[in-house]
Amino acid sequence: MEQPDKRHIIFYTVLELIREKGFHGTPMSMIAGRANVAAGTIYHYFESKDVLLVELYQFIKNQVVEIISETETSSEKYDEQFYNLWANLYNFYINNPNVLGFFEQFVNSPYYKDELADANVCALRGTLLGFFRKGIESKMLMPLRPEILSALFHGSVITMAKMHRLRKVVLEGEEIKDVIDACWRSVTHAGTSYPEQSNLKIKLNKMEHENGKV
Amino acid sequence: MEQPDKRHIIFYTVLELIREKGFHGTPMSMIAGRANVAAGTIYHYFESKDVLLVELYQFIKNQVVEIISETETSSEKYDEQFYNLWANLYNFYINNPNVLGFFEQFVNSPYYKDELADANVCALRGTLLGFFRKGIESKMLMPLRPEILSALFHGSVITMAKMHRLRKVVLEGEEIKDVIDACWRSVTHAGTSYPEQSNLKIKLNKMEHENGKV
DNA sequence: CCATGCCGATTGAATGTTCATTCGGTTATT
DNA sequence: AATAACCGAATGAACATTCAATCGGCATGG
Repeated sequence: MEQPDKRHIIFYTVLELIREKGFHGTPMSMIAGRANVAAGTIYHYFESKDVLLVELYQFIKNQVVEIISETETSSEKYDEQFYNLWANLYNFYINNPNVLGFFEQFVNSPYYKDELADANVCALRGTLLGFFRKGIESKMLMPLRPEILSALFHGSVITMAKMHRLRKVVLEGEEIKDVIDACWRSVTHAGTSYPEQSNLKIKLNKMEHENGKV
Repeated sequence: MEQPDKRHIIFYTVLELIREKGFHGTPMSMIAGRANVAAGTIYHYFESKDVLLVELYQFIKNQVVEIISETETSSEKYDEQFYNLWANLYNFYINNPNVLGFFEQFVNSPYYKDELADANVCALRGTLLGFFRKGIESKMLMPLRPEILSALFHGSVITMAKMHRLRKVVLEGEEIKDVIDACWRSVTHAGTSYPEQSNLKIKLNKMEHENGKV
């Protein structure tokens, strides 16, 4: 109830257009057209284009934080949490293919500077770092700085998701497990065992959609 | 002699501005100003802004191709080539911090569509794939699709370089070796040994610079 | 059950600004 | 002197944003 649906329609439209046309190349008029809304209406919901983009960024980022903390607070064994986290994030990016492109452009824009100090970013980083710190302390993971392990982990998710989006590498069947194995090997001591397949709980994480229109 | 220096000055200026201001947010007038050149002069060298950006992209991409094929055709042992490749690419991105941001924005722009079929991209992909195929055939690497190994490899370079640029993780001393070890573990069978430190030949890969100006 | 007034949502033409590009003229190079 | 490099004010198109006008639902009172 809080925010009418139109806000979200605009969000999804922007996401879509930015993937198609890039960060420039999507004027407000085009957003309005695609969202079946008058130009003025957008300004009823968002102060300016800048604000729209920043709020869209936060909207998505919160969903990522959600996924991480949900998976991270489950009570599974550490290695299972690790696998689930990888797979859940991967699925999120796969199922929301517009998100990665938007993120990359946002991060490289002037908007992002203000965001760096943002509380939620810290929450995100904090949660993930905590997860890896725990792994290091329990001698499960390599004794490297948690920032490094965290980067390797998230980097491999992002990379595989990007490959998927560009249709360069689409993981099939067992391959997704193979890749997570590789990621697990990279952050653990040689010889550490892999978790039982059967315990993994992987979610789809698709954002609700449909333009309201056809 | 072929292309006067001014072309390169413009290239580096654009690279710099795009990191600062983002892909939009850098008008031609600003490029001209920063490069100490009149607006019209840019059009003496480049047909349009679009062409300028595409040519800049190709200019940088060729340097990356250069690094890869140079390292790859050296006669070291496979594992040493692997380490050198990682380190050389990492150093290139570290020493040219404007490049990654530009790449990410370019790839997510409409310009990129035309580039996908480009011969050099195929050369790049081909070379790297060949390198991993070789590793798989010699049983050195895991029997996964070379595309996957290649993605994991390049992904970890890019991720660490990005972390460096954002000052989130700056690898110090032994850490760079630790990270390459991790990457090596991820693509090899458990128990495969690491190369001798002493044989590694790592280059700096800094693009020549200086604005011509202060 | 209708009439009236209220208010947020919505519209899209109009406005002013920013920007890529042009071009007539100037300077440097041969 | 001829050609190439360079300049920067002028041009016109594209764009973000504004705003006066309309819509539509809903509450009140007759």
